[in-house]
Amino acid sequence: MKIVTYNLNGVRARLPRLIEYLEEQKPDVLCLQEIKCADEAFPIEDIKAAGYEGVWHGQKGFNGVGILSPHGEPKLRRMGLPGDPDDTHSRYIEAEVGGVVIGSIYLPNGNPQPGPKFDYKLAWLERLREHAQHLLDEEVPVVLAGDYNVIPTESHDDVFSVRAMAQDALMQPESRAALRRLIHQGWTDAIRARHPDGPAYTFWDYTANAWARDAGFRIDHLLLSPLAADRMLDAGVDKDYRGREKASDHAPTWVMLEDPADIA
DNA sequence: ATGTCAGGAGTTTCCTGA
Repeated sequence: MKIVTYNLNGVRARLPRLIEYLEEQKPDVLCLQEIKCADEAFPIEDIKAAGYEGVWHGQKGFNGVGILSPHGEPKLRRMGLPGDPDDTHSRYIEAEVGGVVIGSIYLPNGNPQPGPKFDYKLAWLERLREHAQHLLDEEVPVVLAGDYNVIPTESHDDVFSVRAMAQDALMQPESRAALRRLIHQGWTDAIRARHPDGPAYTFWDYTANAWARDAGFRIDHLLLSPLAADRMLDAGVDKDYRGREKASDHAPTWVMLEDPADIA
């Protein structure tokens, strides 16, 4: 069961890349972020033509998340993260596929910091931690997959240059501490569990020739609950998709779980 | 440090967000 997270940076602009990915990699679950369209503009017919169904939570112009699967429509559990009724951003959707609870996350970027956007990011991380605890309490397999917009460590394996990113919201000590508090509830960072050493970048900026210089960092994560972690077979980054024509600035990042009985 | 995308408004080019 291949579960993927892919920040598309615009589902309509990236439709050829998305369909190509579905056809080439045949993921069992694809979590999308930054679809950047209203609900009614989501290209579900093209996705259905490729053999997938989906649930999504869009927003005109910005943000927007979704979950796709070829094993029937994901069973929607919730749209939006609890804890702030005034939060209008579409950044969280949760559904079940084949007995696995899937969360698709687009965490706030938080730049510039300090400022209200950074405060919103930290508050969102805290809300995510509270919701994640409830998911752990269910004692079911859960995968929280998405663009966390947090670089977990200052290791060169996670970031090309600590100095270049020192003022960025993605690498502030408060951001990293909040992600650690979440993980320490009992989640497994799939990429680092499978690849303890070595660069595992998932994002390369469009500017400053970042892709050619391999000036990337690791911000797309798959956190596994204990019952999901027990089933992990492999994890990785489909890096070559970042180098294709009209690519997103993120690469698809994935985990392979041992199949449950009810998915062929 | 540098400087590229996507989408929206609303009219052909600038704004925001990343």
